[in-house]
Amino acid sequence: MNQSDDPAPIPRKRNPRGVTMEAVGRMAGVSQVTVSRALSDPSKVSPETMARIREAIAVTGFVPNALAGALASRRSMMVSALVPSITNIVYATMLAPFSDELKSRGYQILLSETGFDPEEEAATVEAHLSRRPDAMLLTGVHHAARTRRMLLGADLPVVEVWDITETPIDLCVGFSHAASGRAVAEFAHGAGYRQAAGICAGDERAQRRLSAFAERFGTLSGTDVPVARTERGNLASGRALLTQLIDKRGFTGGVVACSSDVLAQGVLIEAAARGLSVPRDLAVVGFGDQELADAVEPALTTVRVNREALGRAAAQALLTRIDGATPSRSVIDVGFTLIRRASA
Amino acid sequence: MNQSDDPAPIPRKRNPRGVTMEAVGRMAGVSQVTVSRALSDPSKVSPETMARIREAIAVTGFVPNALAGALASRRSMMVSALVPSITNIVYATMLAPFSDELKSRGYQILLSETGFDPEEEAATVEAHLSRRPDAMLLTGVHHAARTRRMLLGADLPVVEVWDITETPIDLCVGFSHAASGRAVAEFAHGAGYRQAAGICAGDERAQRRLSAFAERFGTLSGTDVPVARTERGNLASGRALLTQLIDKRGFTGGVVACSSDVLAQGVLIEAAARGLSVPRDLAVVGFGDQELADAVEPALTTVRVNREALGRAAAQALLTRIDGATPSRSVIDVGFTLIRRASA
DNA sequence: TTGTAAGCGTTATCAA
DNA sequence: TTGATAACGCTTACAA
Repeated sequence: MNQSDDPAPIPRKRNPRGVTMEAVGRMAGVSQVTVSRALSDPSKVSPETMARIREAIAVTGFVPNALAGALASRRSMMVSALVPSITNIVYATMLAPFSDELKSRGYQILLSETGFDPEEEAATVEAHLSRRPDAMLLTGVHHAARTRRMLLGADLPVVEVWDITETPIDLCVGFSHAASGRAVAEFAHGAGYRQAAGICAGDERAQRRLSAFAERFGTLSGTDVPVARTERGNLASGRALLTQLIDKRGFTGGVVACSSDVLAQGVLIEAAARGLSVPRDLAVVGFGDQELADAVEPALTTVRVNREALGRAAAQALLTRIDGATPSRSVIDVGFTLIRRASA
Repeated sequence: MNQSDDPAPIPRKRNPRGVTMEAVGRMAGVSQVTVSRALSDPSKVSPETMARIREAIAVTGFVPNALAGALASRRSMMVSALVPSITNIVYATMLAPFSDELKSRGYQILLSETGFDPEEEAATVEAHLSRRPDAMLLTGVHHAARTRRMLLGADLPVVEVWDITETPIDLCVGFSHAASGRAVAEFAHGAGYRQAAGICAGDERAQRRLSAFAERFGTLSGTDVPVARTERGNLASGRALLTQLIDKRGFTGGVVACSSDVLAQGVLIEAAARGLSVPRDLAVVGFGDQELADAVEPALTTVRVNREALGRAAAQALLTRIDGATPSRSVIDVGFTLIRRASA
């Protein structure tokens, strides 16, 4: 049995770059597993060993490969979050506490925009699932059949937010958009307004709010409630739609319900430009209670949704499921509050 | 050599769940590699085989494990993006085209907020590096020494955006904040204003813009330029700071330069509430040319930065480096444009 | 066109 | 307290 008989295969690394636990261990005089243990649970390693490993890590600049870790442990420590739009402050503000809560438990957020299209959402869900997140947040409760199927098959904690349903994929934290629209109608009618109109952005939930408003107000007042629509929910659209209501649709005053505070602010600006006094000539109600609502002139009457609490509750519900427990409730209605200020 | 002599070890899966290429292959009557090839390059597989594999994938609902793929190929197909704040529309709007451009090449974005703290940024960079992104975007050009060290050690394409430097870590796409501040000063002085004040949010780049404005305007006019500061760059702060300038710091009129359009809009609101006419009693200049700039009353004079182009250029620079090529320039100044509207 | 074998860099299991 | 060894589910040679 000499060397030529049994030539030991020379294992050759494909890529010598990249510091590994193997290298750190060599430098610290321990095996690769010990390095792994040192990082995951220092109490399982002797203090002296720990010190040498720390030293080696500092010297080499070792950064553990979380991909390998995730593959081996079947826990990626990532939570994916799918929202219609990152630039929409409404989603961004609930994401911040959601993310904070999860970060404090060591999770990172894999964030994607889905637009408002269920098919795009399905594609994004698939892309995210391929990265094996430990949980997933979806915005809204209406999804492509394929999305539901993939999610049920993947068998991971899922929370649907910003809307409510009795039949969530898994968990749900949100509120009823129709109820909020009706609440605005009842408030406005109760405040004495007898004419109303609506201004509505393109997304489906906004439309549900405004339809409910229009229907309820119509019932209460016995009048017709025109609703002007736009794709983009920005200031300029708010201005343009008020113009449209007044100049083209014969709206002569009363209350204008808007599907967002930004649209409402556009209405305020256009009203001022036309010399209309708010709320005397025209009352305005927004939605969202964004920061601006309290700062505009006159201050905006609006519907507040506690987005902070919503994001946090969604994170906590997922964490409970990740920990293998069953949340006390799988559907949480965070509700909404009508905030009366000067504009209506 | 019978069975009892050499008992074949019974390999036991740790977790029988989760469809793998192995399982798909078994169902389609091919080996695991063939499934891999079918997915990465269908032309290398016979049409009949392809059909059977597709069928098996559909039946099983197989979703490839990108973690395993990344580990084996050393390409994660993820690009990480670090911005100070997701809720800040300025960063969000450059992220959208950045993300689009990369998505079209199959990359996903791993997004994190870093706040405005270099140490928090360093921690986030480390967390991201552990996921082995193929490239990274950082906001700003001032980073902790540790951040630079990690990034240079990781040897990946890095682009720093939204500011400019002669000595980038790798690539840089941005503009000079000081130059934009000076440009506003020169415009305002040239337009005939002889008194000025500044309103400035807490972040370092905003301060650089306003300092440059104050210094330049001071030099041109020979007057002192008071600058009011706030942590939060929202509407309410804009209103409060105008109040502060007028009531406490003796500002009697002229031009007010603001570090963002939102602050400027707050100034417009407060001015209107005080019965001041803009630009007659008070001229206002914003920064950013956000959507609202064109929709407020009066329309806002502001500094436009082509955030869309910036995000796209950053993505393209990274893609060039990922492809192993050398970008023609490692520093790209996208500049800025002063947009004159009615407010100044 | 397909398959075999050897990694990728960790964690989990079991033994020492 | 430590280490050897076998996964984890892919991709990349290389061979057939």
